[in-house]
Amino acid sequence: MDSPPETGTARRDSTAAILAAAETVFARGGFEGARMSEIAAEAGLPKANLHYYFGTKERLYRAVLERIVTAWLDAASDWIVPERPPAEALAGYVRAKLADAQARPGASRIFAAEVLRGAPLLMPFLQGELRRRVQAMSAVIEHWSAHGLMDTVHPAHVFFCIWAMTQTYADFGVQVQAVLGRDRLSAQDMADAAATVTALVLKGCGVRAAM
Amino acid sequence: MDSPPETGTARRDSTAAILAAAETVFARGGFEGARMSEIAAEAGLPKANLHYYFGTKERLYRAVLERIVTAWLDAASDWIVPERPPAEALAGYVRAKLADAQARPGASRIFAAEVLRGAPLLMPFLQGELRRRVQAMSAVIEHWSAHGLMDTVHPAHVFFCIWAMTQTYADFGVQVQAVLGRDRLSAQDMADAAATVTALVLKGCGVRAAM
DNA sequence: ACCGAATCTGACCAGTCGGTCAAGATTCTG
DNA sequence: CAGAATCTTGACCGACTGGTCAGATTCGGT
Repeated sequence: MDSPPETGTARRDSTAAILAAAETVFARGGFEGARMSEIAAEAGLPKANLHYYFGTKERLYRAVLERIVTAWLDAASDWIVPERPPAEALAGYVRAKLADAQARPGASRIFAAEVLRGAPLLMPFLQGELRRRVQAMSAVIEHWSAHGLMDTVHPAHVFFCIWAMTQTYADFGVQVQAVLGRDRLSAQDMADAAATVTALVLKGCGVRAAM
Repeated sequence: MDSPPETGTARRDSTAAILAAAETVFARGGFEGARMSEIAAEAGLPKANLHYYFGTKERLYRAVLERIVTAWLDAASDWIVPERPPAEALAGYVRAKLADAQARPGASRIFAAEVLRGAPLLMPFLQGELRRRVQAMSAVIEHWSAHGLMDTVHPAHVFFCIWAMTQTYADFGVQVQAVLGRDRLSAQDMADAAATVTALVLKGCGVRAAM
């Protein structure tokens, strides 16, 4: 994944506008569902401009994905450190993930759609960086378990479950709305969601209440 | 959603073959990512044949969706009945959902992709039948809580979480594989997954162990 | 002010896709 | 077995999409 060479400010402005528009458009319909002309319209630029900066639709899509993944790695995962009591750490992690899902639902959906396709472009990331992060966080979980601060669990699966639950409120938001009979999720709904997910994780892992 | 009129056996054979092929092809790439020619090749029939039976791509897609949704409603949800002890009921429900996700990952992915798109075709189902089912199951949960058999929870959110966790093993299977460093999920992996999800749900909801 | 590089853009193109159609093959029915 | 109804199919088509390109415009340095 390579970004175009750095130069003038016009380049930065245009690429930023294009990337933002692309994220919006790719968020509904994924790669195949998006139209270059639609992205161009969303960005308020002629279509040829997108090709000037990104060459092909796939390169633009890769750039959007890279941006999402980078933003993701920068956040959240440093809640899981051995010094912190697990109740605080896990609750914080869940809250951070849930907040992220709310703040950038489009990003979450693009990621989800890509994994659904079989993650042809994300494989290196999943098998590399993400795997290493999970291994590191798993070691912390095992440390807590060994010190009797929580039950013995399958750490990786706990993370899969946390991701699944938190992302469901972004990716499947419409389903949640429809089933609850809302036209949009209220703050109370999201508070209930946070309470439920946190409870399942903390009590589910037998985390001792902080003293 | 209407199916073609019932007549000869050729019709039944062809439509069955087409529906099966369509489920396979729609499972990767969703509606937009699928090509009618690809479905035809998968079914071993000329493309014009698909149009003879289903008219348009969208009608074929609707037929596939309807089939998935129907199969879904027929299964699983009758675990959640007040007579059963919650430990057994919830564990059974989780196991059934997980087994379904394993048995027909394609169906799960198609549903997920559709909801990701904003569920334009599933809205009536989500707001109607599914909502009613969730309300009924929520009443059972509340009944159990009121009788001190489990904690007081937000029932609907518990179901969202269960769905999220169980479906993640179908929809995000490649992510799970990649992070675990497997080339496919072993029976042991799935057993660990089941144990983790079940533990989170049962302990997370404070379900009393059956006596 | 000047010039080369960078940026922008409308017009255009070739390939692909969903869908059509008319003619032939097969099956059903009286 | 005749003829109607159903089914099958290759060839074809218009619309749309990603991508190209040459010329116009703007920008940055001197």
